[in-house]
Amino acid sequence: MKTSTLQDVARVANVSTATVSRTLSNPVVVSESTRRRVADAVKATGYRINHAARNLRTQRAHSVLVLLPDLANPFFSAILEGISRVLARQGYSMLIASTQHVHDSGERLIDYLDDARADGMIVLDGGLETDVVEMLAAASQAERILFACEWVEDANFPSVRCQNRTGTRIAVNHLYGLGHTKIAHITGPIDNVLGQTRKEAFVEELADLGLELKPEWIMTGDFTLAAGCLAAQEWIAMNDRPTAVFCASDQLAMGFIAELSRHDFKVPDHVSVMGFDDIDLAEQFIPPLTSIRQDRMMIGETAAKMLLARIVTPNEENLERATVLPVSLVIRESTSPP
Amino acid sequence: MKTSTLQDVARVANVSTATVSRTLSNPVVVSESTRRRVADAVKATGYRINHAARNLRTQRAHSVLVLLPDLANPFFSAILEGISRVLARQGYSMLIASTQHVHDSGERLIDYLDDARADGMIVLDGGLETDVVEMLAAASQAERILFACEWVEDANFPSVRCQNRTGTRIAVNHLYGLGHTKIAHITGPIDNVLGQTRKEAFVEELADLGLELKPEWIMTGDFTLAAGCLAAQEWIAMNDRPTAVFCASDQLAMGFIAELSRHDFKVPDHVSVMGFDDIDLAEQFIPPLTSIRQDRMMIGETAAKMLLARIVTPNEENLERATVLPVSLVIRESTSPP
DNA sequence: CTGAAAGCGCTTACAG
DNA sequence: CTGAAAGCGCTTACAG
Repeated sequence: MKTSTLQDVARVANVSTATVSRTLSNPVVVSESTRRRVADAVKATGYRINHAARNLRTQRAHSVLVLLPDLANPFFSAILEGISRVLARQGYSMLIASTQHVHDSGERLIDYLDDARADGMIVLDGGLETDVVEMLAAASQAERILFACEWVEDANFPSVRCQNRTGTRIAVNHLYGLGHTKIAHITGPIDNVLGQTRKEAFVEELADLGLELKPEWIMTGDFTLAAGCLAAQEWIAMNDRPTAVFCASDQLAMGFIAELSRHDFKVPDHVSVMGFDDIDLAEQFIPPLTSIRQDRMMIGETAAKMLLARIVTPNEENLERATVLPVSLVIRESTSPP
Repeated sequence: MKTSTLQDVARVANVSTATVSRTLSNPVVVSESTRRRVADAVKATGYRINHAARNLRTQRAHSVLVLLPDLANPFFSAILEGISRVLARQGYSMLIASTQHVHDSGERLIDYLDDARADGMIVLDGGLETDVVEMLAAASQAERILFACEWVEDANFPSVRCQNRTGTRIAVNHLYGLGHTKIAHITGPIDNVLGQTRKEAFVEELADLGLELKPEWIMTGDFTLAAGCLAAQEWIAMNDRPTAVFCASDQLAMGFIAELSRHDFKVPDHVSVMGFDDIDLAEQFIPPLTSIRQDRMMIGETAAKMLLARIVTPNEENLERATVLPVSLVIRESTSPP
């Protein structure tokens, strides 16, 4: 059973293909009776529009590419969910690829756009190599590239992110408010904008509060569980141990706590620990993790909406370039007075 | 700067569009010198093939839809990574949607295929409603629908899965081998094939070993952390507590352990606990979780390869219908002798 | 080995 | 309000 085409519908309804097309995409310009006849014919034939044909004709792919650094990172799932909802509502499909992947295979990112495979892309990886970023920025399609969560410092792409500085300051103040004065930080990757931003904000806030900050209290990590474990070993080896640790990600905090526990240190009894992101698991961790919550679903939805606006009405000058979404403090059991 | 077309390349190379097309897709049939001229022209014009046009002409979308029950479940990430790799290597894109989504929006799954939006789909959700399954099975495109991880009992779709029964038996024997004779099970969702299969295998294996199984030792769960917490409360309330618990998923095991810990029960001192799946976090959990490892990346790769084989050579009778991938026991610290 | 020509299934000025 | 016709950018028998 072959799928039927506009032609088939037109034949059955006894109208032209133009009329069928109009009835489907812009019914108000068609007379009531014709509309009804076409509707019947569509039902009778089981007609489904052919996306490839429409895409070719309209010069639009009706899909958006989402680029992740790593598909296996659970941090992104809620963001994808948010993106997916908004896109689906507008009849757009969501394509997924990993930046790692694209890099390995030598494929150029911009090809997705030049290719007519996607109308725009949402990049969740601020760590693209410089030459890749330059190529994207120079492309005629650059307006259709949007960064979410992470971003690229020197480029002018539209972006969505959370309050990284504010979140960090809230975290430090939570620990300070509990009575901690020796506060350490496990950073994200040093070459990552989020890692950098949160670290800078951390250093500034400690200075603002007039707190001491020994160099060894800044431990370099990379957002992973493994890095948290290593940092725990550093902490254990310190002569003057901080009583609280602010981690640049929840995974880092979990790794840190896990390793401490193996060495019989208790959280928060021996040290208060908090994370950033408030991923799903934070609540179920032992102990449940105090964290800075980002609304990841909303980040995804906002990113998708901003991008679609640019696709639908290109060259509009009054489109938003950057949106910063609020974070909030979620207090659980991994932090306590010293 | 408009992207150039085959026409442009043909003009520059002084050949017909047919020749350019052939040079690109099947170079061996073109003479050496022509090939060189075309290659130069492609470089000069910066030509990129237009996927929409090729898709329309070849009646193929060059993309595959992956359907998840829930984008936010970290269990799926490695599977997606595996699928994505294989697809990218063959020039296919990966579309993602959630079954929940599709259901809510009233969209029919089969539309993706009828639509020319995708050439096939990989379904990671065995819990589709009966009428949806029937619609899929009846479709002319049914051969291009493949289930992975989960499957539908009464339908004849090709599928990829892990050794669920064997894995369960290995788990029970690991606990039995440690000396446990009172072994409980927290099940997956009762209406889920994996939950059912693992539960049945559990019951059978206990019978084979001649072990007692009190009805209350089968606790109904649903793969989530929350269900694990609830089961922990059941366990705590029991008069005759099992000394070991086999959980149908790692998340279940983590929730179980987390709740026990809140009530000052230690794992494995008071009870041995093991999971199924060996998700990334199992290794970092406190205590590190003994589990049955599924190679999720390989499940994804295998699924993608099987599906592509069906897309490329339809109607082949000798294509594999089902593949069962091996599991293995990973012993960590959540299990010990009673 | 190469080219002329048809056609994939739509949409959209244009004319009436 | 409706239809005839062109055309989006490719691929592929067919003929030479």
